[in-house]
Amino acid sequence: MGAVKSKRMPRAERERQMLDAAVEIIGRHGYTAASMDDIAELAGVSKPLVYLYLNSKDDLFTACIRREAAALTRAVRAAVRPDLPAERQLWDGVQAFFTYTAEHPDGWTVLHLQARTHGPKFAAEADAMRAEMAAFVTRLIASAARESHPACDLPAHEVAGLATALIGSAETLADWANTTDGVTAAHAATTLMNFAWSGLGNLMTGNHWTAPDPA
Amino acid sequence: MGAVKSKRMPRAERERQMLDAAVEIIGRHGYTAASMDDIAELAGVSKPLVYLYLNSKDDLFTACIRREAAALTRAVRAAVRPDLPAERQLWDGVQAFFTYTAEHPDGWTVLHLQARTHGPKFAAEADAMRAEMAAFVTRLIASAARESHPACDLPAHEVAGLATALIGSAETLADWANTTDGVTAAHAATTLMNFAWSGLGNLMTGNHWTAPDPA
Amino acid sequence: MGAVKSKRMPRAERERQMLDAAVEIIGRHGYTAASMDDIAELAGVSKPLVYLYLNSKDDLFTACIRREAAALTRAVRAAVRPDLPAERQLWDGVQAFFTYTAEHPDGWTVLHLQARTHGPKFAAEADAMRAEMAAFVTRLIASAARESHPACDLPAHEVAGLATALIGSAETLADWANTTDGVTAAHAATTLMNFAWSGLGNLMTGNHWTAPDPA
Amino acid sequence: MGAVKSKRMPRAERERQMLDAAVEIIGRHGYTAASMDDIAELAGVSKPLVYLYLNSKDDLFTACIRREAAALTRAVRAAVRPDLPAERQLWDGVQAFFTYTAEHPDGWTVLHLQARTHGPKFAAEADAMRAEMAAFVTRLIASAARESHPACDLPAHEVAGLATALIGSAETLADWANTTDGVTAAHAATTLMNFAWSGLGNLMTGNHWTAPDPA
DNA sequence: TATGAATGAGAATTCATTCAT
DNA sequence: TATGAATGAATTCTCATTCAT
Repeated sequence: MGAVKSKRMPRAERERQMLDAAVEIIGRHGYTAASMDDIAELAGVSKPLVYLYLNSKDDLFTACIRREAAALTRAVRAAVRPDLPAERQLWDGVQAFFTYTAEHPDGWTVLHLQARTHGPKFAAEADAMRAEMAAFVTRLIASAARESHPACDLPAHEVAGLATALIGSAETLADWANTTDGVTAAHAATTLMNFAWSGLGNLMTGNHWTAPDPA
Repeated sequence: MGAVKSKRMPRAERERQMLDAAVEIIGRHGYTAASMDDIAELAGVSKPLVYLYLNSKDDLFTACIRREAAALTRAVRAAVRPDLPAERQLWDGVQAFFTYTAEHPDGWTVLHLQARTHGPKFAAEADAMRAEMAAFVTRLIASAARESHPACDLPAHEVAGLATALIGSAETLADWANTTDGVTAAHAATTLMNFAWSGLGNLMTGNHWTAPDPA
Repeated sequence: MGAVKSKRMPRAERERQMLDAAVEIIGRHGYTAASMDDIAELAGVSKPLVYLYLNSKDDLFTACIRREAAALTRAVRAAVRPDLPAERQLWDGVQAFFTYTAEHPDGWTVLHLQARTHGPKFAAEADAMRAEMAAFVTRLIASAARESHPACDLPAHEVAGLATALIGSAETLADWANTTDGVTAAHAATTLMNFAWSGLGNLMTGNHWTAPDPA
Repeated sequence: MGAVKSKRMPRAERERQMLDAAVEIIGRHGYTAASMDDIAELAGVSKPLVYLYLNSKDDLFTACIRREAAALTRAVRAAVRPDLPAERQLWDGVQAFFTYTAEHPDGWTVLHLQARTHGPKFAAEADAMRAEMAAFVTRLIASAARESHPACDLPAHEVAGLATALIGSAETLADWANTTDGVTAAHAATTLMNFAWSGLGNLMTGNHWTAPDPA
């Protein structure tokens, strides 16, 4: 997996190799267990060069998070056609999400776990992406509600909670698919839609769940 | 928050203080950023005593995970009365879950984030708890299905996926409640039931979600 | 091997147990690798008691060296009858020496190796014993010379060198016997006499070895 | 004695400096009393560099033992001309041995004492050298026997014992020469030949020592 | 652009030793 | 006599980071 050693290549490409190496090592061993030595070696360059380009371990990690977040976001966005119905948009986005996370397990680990466990600075980077995902889902829920039940209005803060819940399911199912034999991205995607969509449908019709009698 | 410094106490009590300190520091700063010095200081003892009682940083972390997992599990179990209907059991359990995680944010972080990001050994400890939660939810879904729609049968592996999705929602909502002003445990609990229960209800009636026409 | 745990015994006996344990552990693992914890545990007492009786690790080691040196010296002395001829005295002493070292390998290691490798303080303790052995051998050589070749006079410093050489052989042969299968104490004793005695005989007759022509 | 502090030198040279420092410190203070800090300081470098090059305290020690063993072996071998008579070969080798040990007392201590008192791993390293010395001496004894008394045959295991005894004398005399004022390498060498050679001569003529009447 | 040489700062861990009972 | 509780002081080792070329 280590890049073939070849001297003198353009900066952009070298940087990509370094980030590749960093994502792989951080994803597999964790941020703190990942040493700059290991990363430099896997990237096929000397450590000073890593510092020359990426500046510090923190910056390197930040760059990893940003790159992986951007790539995941891009993949999802590319799959969604805003002119289609909300349900369809969600389905397409969800499929793209699970496909991407299955194909980039180290990147997913970096985003989902590593970025969130090593201090607020990195967590904030990852949260930016989650916020974008949440905004996307929120928009869809709202628009689905408008489409199908113009009368109903779900209060904004409630929609935020639902979006959070849906994203939480998605994240956990992505881990589940990545670590459970026989569970594919398609599988995870269907499970998520099954789990989430009809519940959401009910809510949009004003059909809230009510707590059972506390007797 | 550090224990009042008072010398010479029985081992069991000292050990508890140490675990308290460790959970707090690890929860706030992360496992690797937490130094044994900091933990010992917060516990009000010298480092050698920590080693004498807990043996190593790894063992200390493991002990934290186990203790917190046991406490959370216990809280949920204590809230659930197995003779009540499934929906009610779920509701009670969910409430207990969010209440506990809100009251023990450091412990929750240790379980939910730290334990999963520092190697398989610790992840396995946390997974044991997740498996128990999943089993609980799985049982409830199955029993709810039996209660209300004896005719329907959801295949086991599908139920497993749904349980995973539900737990994922719960975990994420717990984080959300802990980090978002104005969101209470009760709030999170209601959101989760809203989100999950009616969807589950549909599935139990055999009413699966179907993918929109791919055209 | 550890002493049976029984409370409240006379000081002398307890001390013996502690020294037994210390010799065993130090002999097998080396002085620095031997921890006071291990020694106390093997002796079946608590660490503070070891300190109460033996004062410090240094003092404990010193006590071990002295005890083992005294025991070895005593064994050799007991085997020698000063009224017999020198050759016979040497032979009896050598046999006793190899028998004792074979039966007390840990004690022998403490004396021969450990005492000499952890600073001058301990080395001096062991040297006292070597000096005594050397004096014994020196006396024998001188008396043998007198017995058989009254005319000859070996200068004192030369005798000292020969005694050192003989003792060096003996020490090394003791290690060799202790670590080589099939080599007994009797074997080692015979080898030593074979090696040393006839050479000494020659010297006593004034028959010195002379360097070959350096051509 | 510490190297003049001059930065930036090739790795091989730095490594040599480190080994020099390590041999000196370990030889004088013992393996366990020698701290990596001390060694690094004497070598004129920072501790991390010692670890970078030599890997661990254990490996550093092993490297010391090997280097010193090789140097001593080389010195002896260089002094011996295999085409000369056995006695002459032994005499030359013995002289070289005592000369070398006198000129490198720390190295000799490392080999003779330290290597043998800190666990089997290091002892095995030193034993390799002793085995080589023993083989050399064994060969010489056998060849001397053949040269002068073709009729006699000393059994192999007996020769091994004699070689061990001779080497033991040599080692002890080396210590003696290093620690006794007025005793030179030449002195020690002559003493050893005096002590050993005529005894060996007797044995080769079949003239074994026999135990005195046990009466 | 690229690297071999080098380090400051701090981490976990251990150990001989003592106190209070 | 005997011990459970506790610690000061090291020690090995690692790592992010920089210098000189």
